[in-house]
Amino acid sequence: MRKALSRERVFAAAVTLADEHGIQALTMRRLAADLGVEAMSLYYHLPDKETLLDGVADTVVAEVVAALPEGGAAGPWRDVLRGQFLTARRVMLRHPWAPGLLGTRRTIPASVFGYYDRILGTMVGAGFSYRIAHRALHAFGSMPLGFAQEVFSPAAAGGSMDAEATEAELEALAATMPHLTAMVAAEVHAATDPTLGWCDGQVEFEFTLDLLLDGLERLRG
Amino acid sequence: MRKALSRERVFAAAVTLADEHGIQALTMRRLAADLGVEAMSLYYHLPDKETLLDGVADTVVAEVVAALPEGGAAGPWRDVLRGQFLTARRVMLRHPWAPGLLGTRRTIPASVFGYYDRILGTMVGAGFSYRIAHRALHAFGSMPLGFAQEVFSPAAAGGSMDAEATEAELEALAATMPHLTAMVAAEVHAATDPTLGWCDGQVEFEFTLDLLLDGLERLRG
DNA sequence: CGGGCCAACCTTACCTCGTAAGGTAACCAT
DNA sequence: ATGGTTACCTTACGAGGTAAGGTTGGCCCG
Repeated sequence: MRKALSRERVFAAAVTLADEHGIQALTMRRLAADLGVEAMSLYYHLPDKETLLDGVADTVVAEVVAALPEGGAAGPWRDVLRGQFLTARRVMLRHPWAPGLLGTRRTIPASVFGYYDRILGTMVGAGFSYRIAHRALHAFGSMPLGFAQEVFSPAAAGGSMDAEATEAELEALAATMPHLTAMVAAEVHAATDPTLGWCDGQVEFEFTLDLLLDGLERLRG
Repeated sequence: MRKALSRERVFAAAVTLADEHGIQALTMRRLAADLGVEAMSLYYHLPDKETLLDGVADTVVAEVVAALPEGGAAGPWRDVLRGQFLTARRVMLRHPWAPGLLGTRRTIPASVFGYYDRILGTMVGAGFSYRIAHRALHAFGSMPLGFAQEVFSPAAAGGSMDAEATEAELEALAATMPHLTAMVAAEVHAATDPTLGWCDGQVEFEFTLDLLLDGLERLRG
């Protein structure tokens, strides 16, 4: 008799399946077969396939966060940040289907907040204001994770992302991610566009754009 | 009697459908119904749904390119480029499902090359080398279009993207996009990683990363 | 110790969707 | 008229998600 199923085991098997045969091979029947089980048995552990995909996305990002080097002040912020992103990319390259998956999630996977918190911690530790660090997060957002939820409202994809759910979620996560919660506290008054929550997509977009344009200007010639 | 179908009319109807009811509502039957036709009739004009989605993606990017302000030397390169990206973003915001779609294409839509050519034209006109302009393209790649094919190899998603097809395609497009072809000609010798074609994903990634880090460094304090 | 209970998994079946195979009506040229 | 072509339709199948309800083994409680 084999080990009993669990959400985590299902998610892990799904990641393996997608790694080996592509995300399109990830069907309920096939995943169940890989686990030595019938398709409907999965529904005891998850309500539907969307939830499975949410869990898979979260699992991958959690793997990224776990691989991140320790945030201890080990050198100048630039090198630390650089190392974090290169590590994140290395992990993501093991799952080439992941950016596409991330892009289809209607709600931001929980472990992404942990990822953000690590980056934020590095930046505020280096003296960046929450304002700048916040925008930097958006600028870096689509880089190693490779998804563009920063550019477009999560709500645009059909998700709710209402203030109530976000607030409850953040409250629960507050203990484990001090930087993120501090940033939200510092930034939340400055909301200008309610449809995007407290982030103004247009402003973030132009910030990143100008950051890149400034950098290029200096390289010209 | 209504107007006869055509690829273009099908693509346009698909875009409208996705705009109004979300990309998940874009099924062959429903699209056909919107066109006053049976589902299988669509297969006279396209071989399969993947081709439909390819066409839809291409249609959207073509809309972006069409909206781009004229490339006539109308001011400093920075303002021109900035205007181009902001315009692109404005169009993309009309189709919130498009970045996700772009991300699932295994082959880069043809009109993306036109988009790149416009950006390139602005940059080389401003004195940028092809080397820098090339990397800038990658850096900007996921910005308004919101897809991350720069970060990961197109081949990783399952596509072929072999040199033969690319060469033929580029040859056909050479006439209409001079800057792109010139850049390819200038850059193609420097190929280091054959699996990514003539682009080295790691190098591009670090270029963008350092561009952002440099910019942030200057904003600190 | 026996009966109830519940967690974990299975069986069956339905519906949606993509699409293969082949049909049909209008039109056109010989 | 006749054969061919174009553009669309009918039928049907198989894959995939999942609703409804069944089965089984272990555990608790009296």
